[in-house]
Amino acid sequence: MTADDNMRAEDGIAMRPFTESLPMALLKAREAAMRVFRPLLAEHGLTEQQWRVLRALAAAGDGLEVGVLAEHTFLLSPSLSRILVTLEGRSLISRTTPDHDRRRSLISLTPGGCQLMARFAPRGEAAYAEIERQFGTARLHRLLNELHELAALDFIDLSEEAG
Amino acid sequence: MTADDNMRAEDGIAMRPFTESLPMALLKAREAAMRVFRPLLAEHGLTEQQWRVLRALAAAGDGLEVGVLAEHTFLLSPSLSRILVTLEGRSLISRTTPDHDRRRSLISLTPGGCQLMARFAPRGEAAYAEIERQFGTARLHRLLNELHELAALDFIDLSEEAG
DNA sequence: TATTGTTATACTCTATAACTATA
DNA sequence: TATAGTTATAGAGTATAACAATA
Repeated sequence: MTADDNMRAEDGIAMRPFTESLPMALLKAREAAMRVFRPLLAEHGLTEQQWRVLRALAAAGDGLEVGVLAEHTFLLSPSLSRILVTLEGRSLISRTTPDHDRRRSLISLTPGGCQLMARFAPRGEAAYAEIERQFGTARLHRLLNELHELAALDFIDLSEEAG
Repeated sequence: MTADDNMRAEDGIAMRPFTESLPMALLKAREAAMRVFRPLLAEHGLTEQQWRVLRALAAAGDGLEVGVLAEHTFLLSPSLSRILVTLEGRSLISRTTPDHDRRRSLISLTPGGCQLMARFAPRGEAAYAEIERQFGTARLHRLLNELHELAALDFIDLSEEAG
């Protein structure tokens, strides 16, 4: 008889409660925050990922290279490539190829893309105002700061081959 | 000439910087945390969503109804249904139908599922230990608490039809 | 009739590899 | 040869609606 023959979940596994799991807490908080923004995205027929691309471009002001855009939005290049095709088809973004390196591609918002973002901005800010009203402005800023610092940590590799 | 004819992102859109966006900060922090766990999932050939299901079941101890499981894991029922088929095929979960209401279905970890979770647990805890070492134990607990409170807020509906 | 869960369908994203074109 | 980005392909999740079984 091996060790696990009669294992039952009720016997307890040495693991913290589900709700105290950091990834779950982050996901849950994100779902709560996104519930405020998702209806706005739906109105514009944009997915979360498409929105992240437009949002990154709006924040950058100047155009961004595809690789940089991928890093900023946490999208893989193949996903980003197709999203760019979609957004270009909707005339929300445009591409230019710098002369000094014709492999690269600079992505920018078109006037239409800017207009969409500008039209979104007031209600996006209203959503933030509501979050700040309920959660507290200073408290939200402290939370954002903690999240940035957590994200900046460089965790060791715990995978099999790494021991 | 309409207002947006010459809109350019460089002119600035009244919107907070991308990195100060709450959903992005939460996503970024989650990506950082998941970088620790993802290699462990890959070893077991599990997706994040499949893992959330197993994790919720392990934490629950007792079996969970499909609807409750969907809420706990932030999965829609059609997604969860297919995931359950997959996990059942791998003999990691099993179903029982309570006699008092034969529409319902109780999902539990099988011994094999328990074994997988138990085998994962030590390194999962090691990953947490590393996060706590770098970020601080008390600080992490404060962060988790803030995330729970943020998630518990009930934000107003800012969509078009709601005004 | 309402509820629990599954199935159907179309779309999107993920992930890895192979590829094109520049450098 | 190496790099930037795209295309190919397979798989998985998302989202809405329709459905079957049961209450």
